[in-house]
Amino acid sequence: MPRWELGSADRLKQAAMELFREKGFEDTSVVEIAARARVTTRTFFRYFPDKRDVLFAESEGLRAGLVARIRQAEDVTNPLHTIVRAMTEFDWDAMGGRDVQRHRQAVIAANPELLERDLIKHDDIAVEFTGVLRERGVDPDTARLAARVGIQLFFTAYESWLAAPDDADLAAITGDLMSRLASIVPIGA
Amino acid sequence: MPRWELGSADRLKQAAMELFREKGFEDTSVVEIAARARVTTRTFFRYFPDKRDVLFAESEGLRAGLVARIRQAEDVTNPLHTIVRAMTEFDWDAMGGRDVQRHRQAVIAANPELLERDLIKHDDIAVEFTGVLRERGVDPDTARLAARVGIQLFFTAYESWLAAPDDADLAAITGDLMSRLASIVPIGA
DNA sequence: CACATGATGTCGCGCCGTGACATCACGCTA
DNA sequence: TAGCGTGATGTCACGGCGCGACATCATGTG
Repeated sequence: MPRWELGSADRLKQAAMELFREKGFEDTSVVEIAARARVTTRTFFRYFPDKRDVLFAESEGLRAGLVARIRQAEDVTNPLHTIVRAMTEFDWDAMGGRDVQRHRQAVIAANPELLERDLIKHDDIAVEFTGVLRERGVDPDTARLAARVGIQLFFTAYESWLAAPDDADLAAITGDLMSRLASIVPIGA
Repeated sequence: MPRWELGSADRLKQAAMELFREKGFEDTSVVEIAARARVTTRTFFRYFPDKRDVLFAESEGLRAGLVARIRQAEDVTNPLHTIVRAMTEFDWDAMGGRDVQRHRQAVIAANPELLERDLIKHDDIAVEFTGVLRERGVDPDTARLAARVGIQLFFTAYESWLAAPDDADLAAITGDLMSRLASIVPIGA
């Protein structure tokens, strides 16, 4: 029998998610989260750098996975296409299931502090994408633009996908947005 | 003679900027900022909701100004063009001068906490743009995409503009990025 | 059986941000 | 001129966040 229960990090994540949904992010203290997970406050901060980050524990793996896809993509002659394709083909259903993602998204959207963290995580991904594209020979300015626009386009699609019924097709949504983008990018300019 | 010096907010802003540049954002406490501005800590929080926001005091005016431009734009048949054009024509030199903006940008870029705040301010602008475009009859999904992509494109250009010599032309840079975007948006898809 | 390991607890601290109340120069009005 | 309201600031107390330092103790390893 171990001296303590196993899986403190998982219990903390679950406790935090529950409390954030029950009483909101601001009205939940780290002390409460830790108590529900049956550990001390200090232990919380050993697993997560701050209160917000408990909702973003998987983001490093996500970023690494996406970057690997870009790095291994067959061709990057059209970097925007490469990025959106790589992100679309990612196995999002492995991120805890649709409803888990919906709940997480709802909590984030309801709290500016969490939204800030979400945005910078996306920005981190964009920065890494930019670097990989440049390594693969894409013009620096084009790489940065493609990374940023690609991320915006994809996560816009991702939101719609989460909001849609379970049988919605993510690829179809990204494809639709790509068409819309093509229709509003000034062709002649 | 007033009981206190006038312009506490301005003194706080300047003191904060000085200290952030001298010793960094994290190593500067609100107590120090307030002391240099010759007020108490409590007064700091009467002018700014939190420590980060002291660098974003002008952002509300910026957002309002940009939104007004979108609202008054002659035509929105190409929302992406409308947005980028409106932002490009904004009087950025009125925001305190190039060097002030460069210093501000440098401080923000050096601190993730400030970058988070910067990103959510951009996001706020995107949300408002989306609303205005929809009011003006743009399809909801297209409006959101155009707002987000337009903001990314413009601020990417803005960064380059700040990094460039003083005689650089912002419109030329945004135009260049628009061309690059046109070249990587899959035409046939 | 002794010891290193590693996760957790305990304690103290500085900083952030806020509510409540006090202070007091200024301007207005009788 | 005396009085009064206003508004910016100060003062105080407090809860929450996040971290450094050290103690505790089950496990497993020799």
